[in-house]
Amino acid sequence: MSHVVAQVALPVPLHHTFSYLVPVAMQTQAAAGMRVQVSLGKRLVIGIIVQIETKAHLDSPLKLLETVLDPRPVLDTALLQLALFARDYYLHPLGEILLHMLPVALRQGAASEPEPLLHWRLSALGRHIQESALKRAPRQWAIIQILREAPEGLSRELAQVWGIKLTELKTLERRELVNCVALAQDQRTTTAFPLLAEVPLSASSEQQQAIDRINASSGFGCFLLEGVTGSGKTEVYLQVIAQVLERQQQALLLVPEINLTPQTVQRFQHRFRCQVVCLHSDLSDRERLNAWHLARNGQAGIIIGTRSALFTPLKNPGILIIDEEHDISFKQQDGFRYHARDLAIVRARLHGICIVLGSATPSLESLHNALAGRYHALELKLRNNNATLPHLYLQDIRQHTLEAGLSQDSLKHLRLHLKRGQQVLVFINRRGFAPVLLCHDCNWRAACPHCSVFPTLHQSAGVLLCHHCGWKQPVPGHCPKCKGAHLIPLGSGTERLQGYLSMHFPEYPLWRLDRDSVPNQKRLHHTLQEIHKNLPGIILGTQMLVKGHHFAAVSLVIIVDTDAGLFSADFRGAERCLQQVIQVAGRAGRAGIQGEVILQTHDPEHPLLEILLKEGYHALAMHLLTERDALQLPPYRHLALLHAQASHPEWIMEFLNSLHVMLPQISPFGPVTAPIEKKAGQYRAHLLLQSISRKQLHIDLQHLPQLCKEKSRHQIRWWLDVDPQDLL
DNA sequence: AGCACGCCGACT
DNA sequence: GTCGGCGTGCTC
Repeated sequence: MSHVVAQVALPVPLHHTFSYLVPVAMQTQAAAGMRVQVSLGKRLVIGIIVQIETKAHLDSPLKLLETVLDPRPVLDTALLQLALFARDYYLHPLGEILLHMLPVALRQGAASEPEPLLHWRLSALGRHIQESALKRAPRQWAIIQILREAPEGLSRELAQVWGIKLTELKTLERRELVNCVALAQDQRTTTAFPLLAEVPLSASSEQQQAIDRINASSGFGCFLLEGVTGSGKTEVYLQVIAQVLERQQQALLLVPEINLTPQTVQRFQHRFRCQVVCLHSDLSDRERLNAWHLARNGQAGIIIGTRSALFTPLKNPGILIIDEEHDISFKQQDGFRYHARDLAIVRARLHGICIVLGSATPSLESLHNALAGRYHALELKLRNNNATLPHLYLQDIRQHTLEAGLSQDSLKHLRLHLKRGQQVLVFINRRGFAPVLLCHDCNWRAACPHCSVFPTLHQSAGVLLCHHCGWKQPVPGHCPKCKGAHLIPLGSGTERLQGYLSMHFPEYPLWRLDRDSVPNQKRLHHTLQEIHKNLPGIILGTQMLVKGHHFAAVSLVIIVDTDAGLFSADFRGAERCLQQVIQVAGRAGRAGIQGEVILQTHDPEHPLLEILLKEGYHALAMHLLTERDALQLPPYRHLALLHAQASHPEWIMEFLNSLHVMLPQISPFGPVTAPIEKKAGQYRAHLLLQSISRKQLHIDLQHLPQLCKEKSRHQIRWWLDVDPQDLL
């Protein structure tokens, strides 16, 4: 007598699976990758079968599976394998990973097969029946007349449009006046021939070389496509995807959240006669599920989405593309802290297909992998349409009077470009009016009561707002400490610059783009439409405008506070800052205008700025790599960060210290308080774990969740971040 | 994560 | 005498 046992992963933060007995009636159906409903404690939960095994003996009595929810697995072998990899790599509970991979509707138990399309059409009887026979049923007669106009029949949705209720159709069905036919969901791939809906742009020789090399690869391969802004990376993607679609395969394209604009999607839709499915953050659960069906059943040829779209099932995977691969939005910053780019590479390997990582400013990790020969390097050095790269100028602002953060020189150039009828982009990575409110008399500074940071002054809203926890307070009229009336805003953000610039250039429009002035997607599109009329004016904003947007009429970019990022506490600060400079600069001079970029800085002799200006990003990246090597930092060291937070700082230090002494191999430094020591009332600290060998790091990390569980007491919350994006 | 059990302070 | 606070422990 043997037992069939299912290993089920459940959405609980536990690092093991649960065993349930498979009832005989379900034994032919149940398989790995299917959702099941089981009882856990006192509640019913949905989990995923990870494995089915046959056991001769049971060590302990097991509960039975309640229901198998799927006729076929919702997670195919490759996605299951990917989840197992992610579990071991990120040390995150498997159940949470697996359920994270499914659209919300499926997590909550929605049907995993699209409902067959039900059509109601007239039967022979219904076609010929006379009004007189339905004298006492005028409603039925009315419906029959509607159906006579629709020989194809009516779907449920169409019937609704006509104001026909389902029960009314059922009544007619009982009277055999109409038939209900189930049309199978269209299983054809919707790729039509000829495939191309427009003539591709003619590829430059650089582009053609990249396209050819990618197309020539078979099986798994990873390409790093390093192309300066405006060099036509998207055209390379399009032409490579054409080949994939020709083979009846699908392409999955991941982009940073902010890049997923209708224009991006349209570019793909216009090129091919195939269904393009788009997964962005403000889809409803229903729409998400629909996209999931289209991808899984092979109807969608191209799937474009942000981070989580990585887990979209593909019937015939052909290629994965990660656009702007350096972008940090690919790393999930809470819960299951995966990096979509890194997992995409694993997924491509599992499918045996190729993956392209594209960027104008590749991450040091990817460049390192390319140098080591693990990735194939492809380069696009020339801009399209003979456009030249913008000139970058450093502007020494030492001893210059700044007004709202701008130097007189910047102002002069600004005026010049506006007079020429061009647009100017002013970039400042700080929203609000001023980052600090200071008492001129006694040096008191407004502080957030829950966090160890200064709240930002938002003058038009009349509040001090903490950007870390959302705390706000009306701006005080005088200093609460000395009662002095001289409260002065220190430094400047977008709001202050807006006031200043609109005062100086009242005759030109000023478009401000930051989280406070652009409350929603609709408003953003409206503002962008105004900008794209290409009339002279000033575009002012934060990193919101760095990515994805093309501003054809911009001829001058002013970066107000270049230094802020350069001297950030984090080891990736410089890399990020300089990537941002390149990305912002890339907005200028696209339409045959020579673009100019002014970098305001207090440190014009900064060696990194010098390299960037003289030799460009690639050379800079090479320099940063040697620095990282010398400082024993990624990608030459592998890092993980153990975070802890609690309402009492002693608790977390004691907790982290006890782990520090237990992990001599990978924990050289001991715990440190986080740079923002207190956030939303919780004290935060972390322990840096590192090793020169990825393998060694992971061997030691495997025990960590168990150890943490044993050592954590009180209200200590802890989590592990493998390959952290920042050490803050 | 839920959801129980369990042992101490202010209420009908 | 109970209602309910959230500290601790378990879930196949």
